[in-house]
Amino acid sequence: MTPNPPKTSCLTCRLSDLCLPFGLQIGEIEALEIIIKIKRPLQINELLYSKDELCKSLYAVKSGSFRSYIINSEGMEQTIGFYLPGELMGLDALFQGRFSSSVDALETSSVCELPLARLTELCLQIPNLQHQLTRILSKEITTNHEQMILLGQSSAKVKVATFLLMLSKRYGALGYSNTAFNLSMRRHDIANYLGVSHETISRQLTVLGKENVITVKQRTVNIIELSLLKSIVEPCLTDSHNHND
Amino acid sequence: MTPNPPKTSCLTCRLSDLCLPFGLQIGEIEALEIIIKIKRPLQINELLYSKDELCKSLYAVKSGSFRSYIINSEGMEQTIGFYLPGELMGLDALFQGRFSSSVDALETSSVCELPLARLTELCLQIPNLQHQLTRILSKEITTNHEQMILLGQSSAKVKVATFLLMLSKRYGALGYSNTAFNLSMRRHDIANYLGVSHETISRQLTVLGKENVITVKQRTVNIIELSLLKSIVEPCLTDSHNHND
DNA sequence: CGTTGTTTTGACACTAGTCAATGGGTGTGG
DNA sequence: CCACACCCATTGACTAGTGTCAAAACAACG
Repeated sequence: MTPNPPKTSCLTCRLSDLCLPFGLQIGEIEALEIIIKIKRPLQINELLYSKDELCKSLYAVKSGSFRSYIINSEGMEQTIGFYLPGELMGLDALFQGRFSSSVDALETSSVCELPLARLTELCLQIPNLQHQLTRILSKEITTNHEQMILLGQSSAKVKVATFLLMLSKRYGALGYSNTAFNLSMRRHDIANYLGVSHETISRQLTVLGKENVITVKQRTVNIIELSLLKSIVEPCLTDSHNHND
Repeated sequence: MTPNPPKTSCLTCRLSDLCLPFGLQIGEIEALEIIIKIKRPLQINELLYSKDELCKSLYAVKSGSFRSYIINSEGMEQTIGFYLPGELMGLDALFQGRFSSSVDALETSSVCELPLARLTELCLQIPNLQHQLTRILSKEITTNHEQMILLGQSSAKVKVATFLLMLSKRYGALGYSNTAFNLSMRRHDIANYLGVSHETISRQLTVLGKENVITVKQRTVNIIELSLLKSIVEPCLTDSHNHND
């Protein structure tokens, strides 16, 4: 159609500071972007990959958002995480060579596909790339630890507040508003992710609304007072220096 | 003292199939073990490293066991994980270069210290080593995901049963008994790790005892019927091969 | 043998899950 | 373009499972 078909370029991608190219030299990024395959956008609910499938590629979110989940022994979906632009999906497959969770699109979304064989090869040639991949893996572990503590030690209210703050932070880092955004996932998915029932998510969002911390209308969230949200999450660090952050 | 001071050798270490050397050629293992530093054993409660400390080395458990934890904003310890022989500690530090949790010894224990600078260097020369490190990182992510689901979706009883099964499996893989072992951690640590109160751990262990699934006397655990324990964890896969229930 | 830390047990309170009913949105097909 | 169906979200009523508090038993240690 267009005379210049959209070409993937990490150099011009505004996500590159968050994504795999972070810290690479220009020449190294050029080598990386050669191996990236273009995939057609995925529609809502469309599967990117499913658990136990052979992992031939990793995927970076280019636009939209994704959800990873597994089906438990009772046949219920268990949401493991959400992915926003710039984030790498499929890292859990590097262990066995097969995906250990499924991923689907929460909205119309696109990805950069990184064929694993070529990526591995490139990592051998570009130590910086290997290093960045290792850092991303390590970061995921740290993030998981935080999530584990949230799941185990926090009340429903703190879980919901933390979830909103996490989205706020991630959207902010992407250059979007950190106080107004749409939830691309259902209450059910959030509930699953936070280890509570979807009714509890509804109720806690209502509570936060009544306390004038946020406004919620369907999937639209507005954070009225970020510092209030933070004080819910960290009751002990409250108030003193929460003017801006 | 001894004419031949104890020399670290991955080649003769019975853990090497579980540890970093897994999958390496003999020559590669020899290169790896040269960089390993010997540390004196740690006593119970002794700190291996603490959160925010600069990470100069990774550590593999040689004997004994360790606990990783952080202190939350209320000043409470939050246990993140337990480490048994052959397992690698400090992987969460590869992201920022600083440890994101603290680790202490649960009993008299020893470690193999892997200086990070030399390890990184070696990874460049030995692709297999890099690959194995990546696999271990990825495995940790998968394990964390399972833990997240356990924390979020399971009852106290399932949590405790899963915890015992997990220990059983890990001890079994080490060549120890998978039905009789000592808990090196306090109830409090288990509780923290599973996101319940320590009283709940006590109660659930008592329940499992009364149901003749296990016997517990202080830190000593005996699993009477592994299949019973499994049927608690996976209620839907139950029955077919569980004769008594 | 007292001190201290750990574990167990009981009583009670409360958070959050379950069940059920209702309302709002979106999409499809007549 | 409306009616219907379906999915999603909200709200209420009730309750089971756990947390909290308190006390006592037990073990480890000096």
